[in-house]
Amino acid sequence: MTTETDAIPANFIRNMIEKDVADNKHNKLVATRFPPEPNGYLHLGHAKSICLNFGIAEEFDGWTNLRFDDTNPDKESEEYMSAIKRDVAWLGFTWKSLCYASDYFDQLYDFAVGLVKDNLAYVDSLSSDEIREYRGSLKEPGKESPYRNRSVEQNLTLLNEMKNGEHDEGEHVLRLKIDMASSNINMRDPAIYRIKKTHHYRTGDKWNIYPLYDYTHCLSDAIEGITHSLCTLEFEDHRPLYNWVLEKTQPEGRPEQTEFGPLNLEYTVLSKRKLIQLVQSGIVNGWDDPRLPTLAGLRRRGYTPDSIREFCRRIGITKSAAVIEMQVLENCVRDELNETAERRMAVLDPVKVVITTWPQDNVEPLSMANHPGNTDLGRRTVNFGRELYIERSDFEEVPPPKFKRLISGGEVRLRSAYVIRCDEVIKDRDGNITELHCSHDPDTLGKKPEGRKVKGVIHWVNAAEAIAADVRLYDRLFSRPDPLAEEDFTDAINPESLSVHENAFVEPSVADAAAGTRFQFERQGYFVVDDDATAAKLVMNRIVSLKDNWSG
RNA sequence: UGGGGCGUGGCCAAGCGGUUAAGGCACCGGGUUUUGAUCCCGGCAUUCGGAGGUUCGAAUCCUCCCGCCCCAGCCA
Repeated sequence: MTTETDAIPANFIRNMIEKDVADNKHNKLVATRFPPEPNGYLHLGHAKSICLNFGIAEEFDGWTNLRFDDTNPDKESEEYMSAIKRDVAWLGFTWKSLCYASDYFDQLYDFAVGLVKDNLAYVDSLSSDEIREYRGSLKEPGKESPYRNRSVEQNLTLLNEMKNGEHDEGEHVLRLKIDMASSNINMRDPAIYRIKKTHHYRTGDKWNIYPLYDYTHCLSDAIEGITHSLCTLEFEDHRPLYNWVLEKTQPEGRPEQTEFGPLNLEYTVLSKRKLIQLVQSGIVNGWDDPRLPTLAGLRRRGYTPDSIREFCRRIGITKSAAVIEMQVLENCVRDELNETAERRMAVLDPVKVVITTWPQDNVEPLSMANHPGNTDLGRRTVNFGRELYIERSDFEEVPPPKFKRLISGGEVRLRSAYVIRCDEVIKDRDGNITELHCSHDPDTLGKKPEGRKVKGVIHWVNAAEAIAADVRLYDRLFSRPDPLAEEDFTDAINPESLSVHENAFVEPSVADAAAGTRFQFERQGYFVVDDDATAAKLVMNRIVSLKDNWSG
């Protein structure tokens, strides 16, 4: 089924691939890869890349590999790797092969030996500080290392010794012999292997040298038969190097790199380094904190995979530095959940209402639709009784203009139930409202009241059967749209990003919903049963509020 | 006069020499509504960073200018 909203909007990469296929390039194959380093959890920025890579391959009947770019054992782990696999699968994509750059270490090494033999690579013994000095600056050319003209034999011997662990970290590095005067700094004899004696989570202690990104990535793409290597803009300057390595090592069938703009979202940060900082400093509660833009966090928050894919569809793919407003994301879940989430009533900040006209032990079962528009979602029964809870904010003694909820002496509709009138406000000695005494109009169930208009409708729960719940409300993690503009971005943390309503009540039908079940609490928003919920205590997260067009 | 990119309404974004310059988000009306939600209907760029030029015709081609982003890890 393809509707207008399912259609993938045009973008320059899709146009390019469409043309490639039409031109019979790569034999009409579209093979992509999503290549994260397992050094953190996936976030919305990765979702954009995942949707692009998997989506475009799917559209042209190609395939996509999930490849772990695991060439830096200092930062990588099994935990991150499994989290990444789970998140990609959760988003709804299926990879053709699960690949690891570390699986190519032997081949990569062989290619390196070949480059040395072709006099296109050499072992440099300058220190890292010296290499930086020799590299020159953005405006000045670099100069050649005194080790640049070692013989092939010497280089071969040294490289072999590096591999065998005969040298310490930092002593040598294998460099490509390109052009120290290049205006592109990436071409000034980039290092492709460094000595590192760290234990690798997959290859263990087998290697004493590890290949670097620029050398590894293009070759991994070529080894896997990738046709279109899509990455973010910051790698644009690396493309000449990507192509150089492939030209020197791959006779044919070379993949091509194309860059697109990374995702930026207001009021949050999308960089693994920053997210790691938030997690490790304890500013948030782990990688799946519902305030985080990580896929694990969004999942726990209650976002659906479809809503995230829809978000990626709506934001598009370009090369401009886009900063997306949060409402775009929020609107995606709302659109979906409005269709799919069953309605329930919940009172977050309760105040007791006593229906003085209702007999003490009278219980009346009321049938309510689970969805206002979709009868397939069925109905449920909620019992009406003498004592109820309503939202404290739904009553005002001194109502603001246009207030259409309950006021002293005024009437309001209890959703799917009766119209009530507030007759008396009971307060404690501090003046806090403790109870509202109301009378109901028995002739208003399922029908409009006679001879007058009641403008407001408010939600309620029956005190006799309400279930207590902790309801967690989330706000944006940062209080400014561009937290990175702050000297220290953590200074921009919103201190009120989480607020918990510990005395909330929900209607009984919510009680046995499994973790992950989503509801719309009428008039409030969409909520999900949190993983912390137990038989003894229900815990719910607000995914997103309802739109509120009331300017009062 | 280091190199590489980008500039279409508040935020995204289609557009690829001839269209009344798509669409979404946001916003502003108005209607329906037992959710101030949803839904519906209407509004929202005489103009595409600026100035010149080419052309019968320019957001689309050329020139210059302006603004913004990225790059000097033995990170990815």
